[in-house]
Amino acid sequence: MSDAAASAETSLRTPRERARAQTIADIVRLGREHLAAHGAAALSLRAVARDLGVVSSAVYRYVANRDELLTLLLVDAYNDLGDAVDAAVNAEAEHDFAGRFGALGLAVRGWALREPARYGLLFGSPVPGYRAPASQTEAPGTRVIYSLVGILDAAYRAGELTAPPARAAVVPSALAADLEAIRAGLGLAVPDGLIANGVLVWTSLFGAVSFEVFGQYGADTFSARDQLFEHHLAVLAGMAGFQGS
Amino acid sequence: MSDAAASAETSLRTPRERARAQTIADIVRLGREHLAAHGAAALSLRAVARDLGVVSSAVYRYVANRDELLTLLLVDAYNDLGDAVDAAVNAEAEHDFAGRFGALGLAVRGWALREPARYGLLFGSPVPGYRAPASQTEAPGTRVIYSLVGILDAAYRAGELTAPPARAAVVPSALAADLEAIRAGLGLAVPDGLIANGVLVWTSLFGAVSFEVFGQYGADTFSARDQLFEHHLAVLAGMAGFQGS
DNA sequence: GAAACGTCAAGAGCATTGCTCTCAATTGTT
DNA sequence: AACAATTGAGAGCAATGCTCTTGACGTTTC
Repeated sequence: MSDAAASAETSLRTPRERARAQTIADIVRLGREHLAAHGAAALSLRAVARDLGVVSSAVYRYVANRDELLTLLLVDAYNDLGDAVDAAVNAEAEHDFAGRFGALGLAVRGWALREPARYGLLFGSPVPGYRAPASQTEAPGTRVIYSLVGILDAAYRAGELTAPPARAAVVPSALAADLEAIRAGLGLAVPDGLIANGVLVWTSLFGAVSFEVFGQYGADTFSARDQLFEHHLAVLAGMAGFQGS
Repeated sequence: MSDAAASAETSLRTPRERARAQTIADIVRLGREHLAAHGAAALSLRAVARDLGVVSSAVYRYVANRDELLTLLLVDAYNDLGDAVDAAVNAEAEHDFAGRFGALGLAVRGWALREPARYGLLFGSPVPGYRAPASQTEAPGTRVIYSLVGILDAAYRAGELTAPPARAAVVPSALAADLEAIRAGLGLAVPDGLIANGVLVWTSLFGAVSFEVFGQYGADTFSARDQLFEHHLAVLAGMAGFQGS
């Protein structure tokens, strides 16, 4: 897989490499379809092989094992979500920070409802026995939070974010150290209280989406789910520091 | 299983019924251990049978299939969580509504960190191919939200909950109809804006817990997770309408 | 051009799973 | 004691992940 990735970045010299990369791409595509149809835990290499028109053992030439296919699908899904979020955010005016924040939230929700199984793979219970290799998943897996942090930091620098009420701005020392490390690592200007609130905005956004995707609301408790989410986004914007229009 | 449940409630007359109930209890206990050890998707009736010291087909005398065992474990976990939450809430003074709210949040998080696999079964991605029967899971599955709603409603009636800022209090009509149905169904006094905020508090609480349990925070981004969660709880209390102390 | 090498798909095979069926033994009741 | 209900054992079917060997194919090199 690292070979394939490397050659994919260096333009696939030989026909063999091209054929191999194409086969791997087909496997990932079929795996994505099975994931969407039956969920992560039911992902079967044999079924992928059948759809590929090949005997089961043949796919092991291209993918070491089931876990590696899961990793490929994980990265694929993270990037798909990241692309959707980036596109939605960049469709808003560069200095309309509140607009960008709302677009990010709607993009996450829209993608999750469109791709519930892939969303579950990323943000649901971990697949038993599978441990995602950080080296491959960290970069794509942090795209959304980095985008959110970027929006909030830019808004703060533009003076459009007001500090949270005093109560929420008081941060105990050990937590303050964590936040300071984050601020230093990402070169942020945002103060502690707003970072801590931003983390809650982040987890709350995914909490609201997860409840909807995973069916935690009853079947018929909410019929106006779009409006409910828009309302939640407005409250979260206030929590992040944006002032109401 | 409905037979066993019925007889369990009516004091288990015959010795056969007692033996049967005991065997089912053992199966659930072993299933719980396997769940904690290997996750929901890896739950195996054969493995449970092995631990029970019995051939695989024998367990089908007590449990119709794997899905039914999952349902038993689901109900078991919901009730365990509900018991933990009730105990924590009732340990606070009856009229210390903010204290009860905080206790509820800490109880959920504590239980989730203690029982990550069972938490994942309840609030993670749905097990593929399994559909929880609402008739059995609805009552235990709503204990936490009903407890939360009860606290907020009591606090409101006591005048300790202040309405959210005007912006967040404006609720579009379709959503207002949903909220009205909830208010009528549960006999609540809380106004629309606060109910809508309460829903967000609910989802945000579980969003924060899920991020921690499912490892969405990096391995070493936050070392002071207790303090982070306490801070989040304080912000959520404000969102629910509690005034800062 | 032919030989050596690397790559690939097929098939058999092992251990695992959920679940069904039949048969024998045990147990409780009449 | 005889009967009937309940239970466990075992075989069996269709799947799964994964490994190994075998034979065929393509590419590179001499």
